[in-house]
Amino acid sequence: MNLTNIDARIIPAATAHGVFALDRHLPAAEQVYRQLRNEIITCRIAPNEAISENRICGMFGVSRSPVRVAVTRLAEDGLIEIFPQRGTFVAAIKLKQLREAQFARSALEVALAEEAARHWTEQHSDEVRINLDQQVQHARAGDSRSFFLDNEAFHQLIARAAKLEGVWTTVQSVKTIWDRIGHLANRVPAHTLEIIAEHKVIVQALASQNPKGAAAAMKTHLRSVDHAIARLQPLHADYFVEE
Amino acid sequence: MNLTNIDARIIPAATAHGVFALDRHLPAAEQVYRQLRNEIITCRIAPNEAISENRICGMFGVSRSPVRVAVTRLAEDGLIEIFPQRGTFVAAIKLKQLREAQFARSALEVALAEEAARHWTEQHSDEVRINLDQQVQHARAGDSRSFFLDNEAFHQLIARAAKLEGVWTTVQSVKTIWDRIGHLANRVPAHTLEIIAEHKVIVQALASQNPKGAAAAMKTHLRSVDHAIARLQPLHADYFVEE
DNA sequence: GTCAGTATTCTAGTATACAAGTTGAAGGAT
DNA sequence: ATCCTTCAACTTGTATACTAGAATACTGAC
Repeated sequence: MNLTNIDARIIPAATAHGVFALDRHLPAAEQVYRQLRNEIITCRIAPNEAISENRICGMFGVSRSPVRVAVTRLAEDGLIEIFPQRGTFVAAIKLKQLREAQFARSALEVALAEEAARHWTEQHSDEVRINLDQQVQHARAGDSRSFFLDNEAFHQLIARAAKLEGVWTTVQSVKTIWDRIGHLANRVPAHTLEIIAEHKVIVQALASQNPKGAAAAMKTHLRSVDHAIARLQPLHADYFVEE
Repeated sequence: MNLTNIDARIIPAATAHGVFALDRHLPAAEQVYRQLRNEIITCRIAPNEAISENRICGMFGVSRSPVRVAVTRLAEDGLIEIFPQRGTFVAAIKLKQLREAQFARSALEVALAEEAARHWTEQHSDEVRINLDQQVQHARAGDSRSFFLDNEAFHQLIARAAKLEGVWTTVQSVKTIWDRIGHLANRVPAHTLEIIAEHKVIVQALASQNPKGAAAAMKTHLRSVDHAIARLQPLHADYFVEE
């Protein structure tokens, strides 16, 4: 993207939730979708909060057409719920859905780790080493946003090593619901260091091309996130519902 | 993509794909989506075929607004591809995507079968027995549409037995790409009887509450679908692309 | 004060009009 | 004949207007 003369294309919009700027050369719907999704996942727009399409129009300075596209997509992601003629609301975090997402993610990523070990090369080791370094760096700096991205890159790298990168997009859609509480959990430094330690165990198994070992390490790693819920749920009880 | 002979593929809606009647009391967008999705999955609208929003408007007798919602959803399902200011086309079946979907589906359903065996009850056995009877009945009658639904119900029942019914929706979205060729494959009677036999092996393991056995049986079952591609691909070579 | 009925004002769904961009063929110049 | 320019006919993206239904607040009767 050309960053030289963006100024003319930027349209600012002051809002209750912040200031959003849109690049008029890119599809508005896509940008609105990404922004809203980010706001919801990071809980800056809280669960159960009402969303008005017209208000969003004002926030971004666009008409309802692109806003509706974005809102429809978010509804399909399960992040918001639309009640015709009544209103649209940010979905609460459903505990049953969390369990199901956890199950699905574990099944997919354990299988990916197993397959990745079969195709692991020295080049993958090099790549993952750089990634792990960044994880440590960002964790120590308390940069939870960057750590989140590092974490994503780590798991995606494993999918790529398995020559099944497309499966990662499936994992992403499944774990969307987890990201909402993940952003909160990553604020705890002890937790991030724990995660990094588990990542290193996985890498060790991958590097020694041990499929079963990698699968087991991944299973352990993903099981530990369960504890995150147990810790967070009482802190934000109003965000969660059973079903 | 070759855009030079698009004109040859543009066919008046009324003669090519019929005119669809809509229930005006239900949301138009949802109905358009379901109809179009069905047409694409059953290959009545062939891969690479051009889709014009305006033409669809004519087919259903609605404006572009609900059509756009439907088209956008189909694009997210990966069934169609939108090229801004150029056109919208039914996506070709990507072999790499098929492999990835197969991997993901297998990982999910094997894990589901394993979990289902742990929670299997006599009532589940009763339900699945009725379902298997219908499979045999519809297979013998050559009713591929009903057999497809039976098959879906069978796998969904296993997810429900695992107390993880929500995971089934993930499986569904992943296997959408498979359904497109599945509808063709189910026309072969020998193939359906083979599938039923494999289903029975799975049920046996589930009924004896044998998690590892159920997982293995499911794995075998889902692996056999690979053969379906090998058989179908040469018959519809123009529907497939590597990536 | 209480309650029924009504009106206003929200909402999402749909229809229509316009804007921006691409394609491919027609037509003239070389 | 070949190349270049131009233009008309599409395409999707966006903006606006209108419809129908639901919730709420208000008004009037009792």
